[in-house]
Amino acid sequence: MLSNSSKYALKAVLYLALNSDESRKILAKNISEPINVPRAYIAKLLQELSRHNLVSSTRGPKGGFFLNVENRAATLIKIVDVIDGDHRLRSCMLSLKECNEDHPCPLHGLVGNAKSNFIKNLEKTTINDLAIDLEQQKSFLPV
Amino acid sequence: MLSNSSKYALKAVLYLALNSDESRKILAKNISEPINVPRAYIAKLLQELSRHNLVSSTRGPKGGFFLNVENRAATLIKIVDVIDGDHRLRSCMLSLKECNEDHPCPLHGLVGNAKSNFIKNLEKTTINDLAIDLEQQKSFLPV
DNA sequence: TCTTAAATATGACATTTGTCATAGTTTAAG
DNA sequence: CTTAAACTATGACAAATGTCATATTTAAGA
Repeated sequence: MLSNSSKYALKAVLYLALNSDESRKILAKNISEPINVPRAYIAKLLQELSRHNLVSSTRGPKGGFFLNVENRAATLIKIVDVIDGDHRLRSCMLSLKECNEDHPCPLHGLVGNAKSNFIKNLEKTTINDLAIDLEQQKSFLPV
Repeated sequence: MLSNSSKYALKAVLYLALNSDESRKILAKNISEPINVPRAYIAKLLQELSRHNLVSSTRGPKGGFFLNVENRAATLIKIVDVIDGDHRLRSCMLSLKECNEDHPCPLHGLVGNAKSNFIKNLEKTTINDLAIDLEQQKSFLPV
């Protein structure tokens, strides 16, 4: 449903949401360890997100990654679409070209509206929303 | 969520459910075309299913693949588990080790019980159930 | 201005998944 | 009992995904 890469990306962004701001930038190598993702790999993903303005960064001494207000207001779906493309998440359970409510594939009913609900949630939930949940211990990230 | 392989396997088994029985066996190469999956690839998947008694086969002249009564009563989850293993489908949205209702990952709420419902449906729906849907045109398989 | 610390770009490498071909084995039929 | 038709086993190859290393660019501070 989600690739490993977008899972990693989401974890990294959430970590930044909790621990960074413009005056508290974080090095790629210092994100890698707490979210348990290889250093060079998470760097690559963050670069991709940075190119799409989903995370902020500055280079040079005192540089690093962080989330600004705009980044925090972005919805989760943007991260997934940048990393996975928009097809993976939305294709039918049997990858049929023509599968919809009126012309469902055999598995369609088994999934019900579960999947479209999930996508809608990704579309309306922001990074900030999830960060608040984490801060209030309504959800948990570690290992 | 499901690998390509298990999608193919499901399509092949459904095709057999609709078009085969002990006296109407079907050659691997004659399954390949209607479900639009490469011949040698579907053969390999059917062999795996055959080894696990999820499809029936006989070799030699007049041989081929077919579904017996027992095969038709098997639930969908068995096919998915044989092809994908049992981890892929059941792992958490962020692949966290410890993620459950009491200790949810940040995405847990976005999926809700959608996923567990889907799995339950796979566990209780049989090949035969889906075949009936198809025959009654409640669902559709082709391209 | 020079040095150094950091992101960035690029691309090599590994692993997994998906695809295909070949040779071997079984069995019905004559 | 021979032949040929089919599945079966094995493994090679390709593509996608995931992992890592190196060289380049940028910017802060002395």
